[in-house]
Amino acid sequence: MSQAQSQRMASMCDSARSHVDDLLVLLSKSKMLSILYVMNCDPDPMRFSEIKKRVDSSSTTVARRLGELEAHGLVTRTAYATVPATVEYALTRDAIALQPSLESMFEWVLNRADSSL
Amino acid sequence: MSQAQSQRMASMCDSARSHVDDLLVLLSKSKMLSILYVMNCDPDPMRFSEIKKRVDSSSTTVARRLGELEAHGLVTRTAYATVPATVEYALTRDAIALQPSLESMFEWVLNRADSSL
DNA sequence: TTCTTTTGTAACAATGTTGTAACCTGTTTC
DNA sequence: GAAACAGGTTACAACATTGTTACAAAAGAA
Repeated sequence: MSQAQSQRMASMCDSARSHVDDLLVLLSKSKMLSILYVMNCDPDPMRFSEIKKRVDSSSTTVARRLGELEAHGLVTRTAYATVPATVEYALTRDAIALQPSLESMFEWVLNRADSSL
Repeated sequence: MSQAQSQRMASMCDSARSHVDDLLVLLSKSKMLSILYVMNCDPDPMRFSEIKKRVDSSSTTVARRLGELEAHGLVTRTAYATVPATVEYALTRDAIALQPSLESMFEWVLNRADSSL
């Protein structure tokens, strides 16, 4: 049996799989975990430029990631008609439920990073 | 100040950052979380073909991911001189320390997947 | 009037990543 | 002798993703 065939068979098995995979693909995108982390660290809504500065990426990528998070209902976007523009992003309740996992994951990451210095 | 300049400034600030980023980049690679998850679910060492079947990806990608995990000390690879070949992968103690975070993260993922059906 | 600011978007070239097909090892079975 | 198995590797074309640059809008400051 070819690789292509076995893949088709495996993905037919359960339809819930694709939803899980969607989320894993989302979380695996570049800077995604970093964005969720910096937003988790500070409970207040965060401005675009602040997020961008903290995750250290291009506007394009940050905008793309925030758009994807919004599309998945993990952040809300609130624009204020100030000059210049002010836009705040906040985690939704759903995303906040992910906080403990992320926190302990980042703790693990930091521990590993420490011991490899 | 250009994007390139501000990026250089931000990355100069702390040298630990690059190690953290390395790990986040590793974890963000495709199928990486899935591999860690399936290996976490079953405490026994797991064969290459079993991992490949469970994460539903090509040999190439699975081999690449397992190689990267091994290079980072997160899995061990043990080859047995059977016919045909048998190779087992097991999580290291370090990777097992990540288990609780991953478990609750996957619980969150499954909950979200459920409610979006 | 022109500059500055924040928050993006669009186009695009460069770069990175993926799966596929072909191949390899080594031993046992047909 | 040829096929089959597990567990890969290699080359490569197709595809996906990234950052850069240019641009926009709106209003206050110089």
